[in-house]
Amino acid sequence: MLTDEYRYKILKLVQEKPEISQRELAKALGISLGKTNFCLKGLVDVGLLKVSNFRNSQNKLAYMYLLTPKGIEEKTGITMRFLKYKMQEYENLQAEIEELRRAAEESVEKEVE
Amino acid sequence: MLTDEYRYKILKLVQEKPEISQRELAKALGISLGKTNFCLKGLVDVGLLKVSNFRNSQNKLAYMYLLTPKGIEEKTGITMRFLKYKMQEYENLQAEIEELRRAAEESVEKEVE
DNA sequence: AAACTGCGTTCACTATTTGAACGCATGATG
DNA sequence: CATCATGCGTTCAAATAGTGAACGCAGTTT
Repeated sequence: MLTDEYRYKILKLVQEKPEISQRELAKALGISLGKTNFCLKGLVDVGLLKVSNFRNSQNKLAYMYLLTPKGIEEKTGITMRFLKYKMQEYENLQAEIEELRRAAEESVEKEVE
Repeated sequence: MLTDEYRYKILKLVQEKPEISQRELAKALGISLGKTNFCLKGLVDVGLLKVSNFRNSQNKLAYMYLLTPKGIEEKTGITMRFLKYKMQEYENLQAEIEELRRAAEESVEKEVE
């Protein structure tokens, strides 16, 4: 599944290092090579990334992923959306931790009895 | 998969309402009936819950899930473990949001150019 | 020329989750 | 009494998601 999380992270990593390999990307993302390939392809399909070739330091032909103009433009929106999502998650977590704290205290109190 | 998250949540919900049905539980947990059944069975298997019968208001035979002494005892530990996990998650999220904020600002700045 | 390296790609396999369908027990209805 | 309706736990085929070994290719090294 290609979620905003991976859209954001891949665009970010690719922007920082266009000559990154799928294996490096997979490691950085903490997901498998197969899923990385799938997500990357998804971003190319919707026109946010394009694949290009270049010669690396050893004059070896290699791939390079580049953000398209659309990719550059939409990255902000994706980032904002992901940020919003994360902040909501954060808020929920805060409430949950508060509740867990109460639950934990209660349990300990009962043990003392 | 039976994680601390569901161990904690199920023990909590069952303690609050032992006569809860698996369908109610599933809805409260936000997961499917099948998974709920699987998790519940897991808790019974390891001896944290036991199944009992009772007569409900319409004198209808129904199930009731009860925490065993072991369940009561271990619930605190599970809660603590889950709390610790959640707090770590919270911290990570905080860092991630901070980074997203920087990334978002940067994007917006570039748009202004 | 043969072996080696590192790349993207593929896909059979495993893991996880879902929810429709079933059998059973009870209450309600004719 | 017989039938239907309701609600329960249980099951499991199907859907969905994710993995990583294996492959073909291209360039480099021996």
